[in-house]
Amino acid sequence: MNKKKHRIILVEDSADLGYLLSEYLSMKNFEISWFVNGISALKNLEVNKYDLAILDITMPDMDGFSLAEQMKDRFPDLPFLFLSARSLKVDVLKGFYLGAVDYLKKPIDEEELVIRIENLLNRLNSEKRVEEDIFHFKLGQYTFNSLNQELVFNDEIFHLTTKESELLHYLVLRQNVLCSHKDILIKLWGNNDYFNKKSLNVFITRLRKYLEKDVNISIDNVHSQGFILHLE
Amino acid sequence: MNKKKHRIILVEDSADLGYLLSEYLSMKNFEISWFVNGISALKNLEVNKYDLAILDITMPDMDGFSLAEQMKDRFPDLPFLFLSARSLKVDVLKGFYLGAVDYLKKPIDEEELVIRIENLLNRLNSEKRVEEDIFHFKLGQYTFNSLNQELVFNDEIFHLTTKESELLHYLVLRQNVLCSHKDILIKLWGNNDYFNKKSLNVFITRLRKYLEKDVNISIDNVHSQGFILHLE
DNA sequence: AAAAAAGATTAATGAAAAGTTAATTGACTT
DNA sequence: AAGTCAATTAACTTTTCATTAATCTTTTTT
Repeated sequence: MNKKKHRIILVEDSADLGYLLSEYLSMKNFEISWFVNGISALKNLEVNKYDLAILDITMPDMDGFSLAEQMKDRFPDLPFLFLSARSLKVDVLKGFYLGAVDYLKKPIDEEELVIRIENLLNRLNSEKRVEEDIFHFKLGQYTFNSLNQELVFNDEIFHLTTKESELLHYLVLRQNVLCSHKDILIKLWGNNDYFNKKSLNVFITRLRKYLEKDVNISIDNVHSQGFILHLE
Repeated sequence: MNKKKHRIILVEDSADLGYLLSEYLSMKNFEISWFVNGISALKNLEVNKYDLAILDITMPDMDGFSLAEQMKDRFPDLPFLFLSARSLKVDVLKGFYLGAVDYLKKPIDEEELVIRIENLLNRLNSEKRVEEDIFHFKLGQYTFNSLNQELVFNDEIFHLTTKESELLHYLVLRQNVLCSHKDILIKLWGNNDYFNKKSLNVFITRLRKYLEKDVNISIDNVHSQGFILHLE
């Protein structure tokens, strides 16, 4: 029983990023069509069906916002997300105002993009709504802003260090899934040796300390394997 | 040599506010015509020329947004700004999205309104285009006019240097969002090197000094990442 | 049940980053 | 040529934070 591939339309004018993303996403078992401008994308949407659109915001001729508007008119059921180098509040707001399901800041982390896409498609299928946008994660009674590196519990605000934030972000994206030492260390430290593993332990302890106020959150160790961020 | 008065059309259904504003603005040497609904305003626009329209958003019959749309169709050169008691982000966005040049929250501070109108008309006359349409900011108890490079606290006025103003402008547009050194330096200094980063630090110190009178404003550092202008 | 391995926790360290004030440079005016 | 003002550089202090170390606890293996 092989699952049907999800079909994604990517509109990105940069050849580098467009090529990179389409390669990576097809490797990750998505069926991906890449267009370099809004006109050709719209034309293609007339004849093909997609599950998700990924739109770059800054493009010549037609920018991602205008494209999204036209898409909304003609293909109201197609969810879309934006890619953008700009993090202006007005841009982000405008994005969500237009009905975007997500807004990712460049540079794009391909692995994170895949996780988000998968979450999104799951969520859209199951109608489950989670409070989540670019930087904001709902973490039990906490909210975690990965961009500002802030973890908030009620009116208490914890300013996380970069490593703390990166680690929490990594775990949150993969909540309730075992994350091996090895993968964490390679992704966040660049290599997987004895001393970095010791360092990781220290950071796990710190995160546990931050998160202890909500008993429904725990970071559990799987002996000689790695860690799981458990929710509920 | 007496300057020609600027003509303003005000559409405001509330008798109190309408009267107050038209009195105050004529006192300030504007020629002002006040209408209590969109229909009569549109009718009048057929026969009279104006430099600026001020539209209330919440009005019976025709709200400010619809009025603005019709005005845009028929008198595309007439700049308009909105007044609104509602400060919902979507409203503000919608306003700018429709092409508004400004968006003022009620209760209206008449003095601020005049400053904004004058700035607007100056700007429109001189064809000077700024990066963003938003150049006048309420910053806690301060107001910041990025065009004039003036930061005002009560009756105290700080004349900012160009760099100070640019930096504050950059941060204000991205308030409560982490701005990386790199992005700031590339945008404002043109390149990202050790010495410019030192320079940035000096400017951050200066801005903090200016802003210290309002405890709800802070420019916070995120170690080895950048700065966040926090409000509230 | 003892030994070994893995993990947890707290504290110490030291290099890099940030903060601050003052001095210097450079462009422009008078 | 002296003066002014803004931006940059310098000199110095303070803070931050990833790492390392030291010690204790839990789990696994023998």
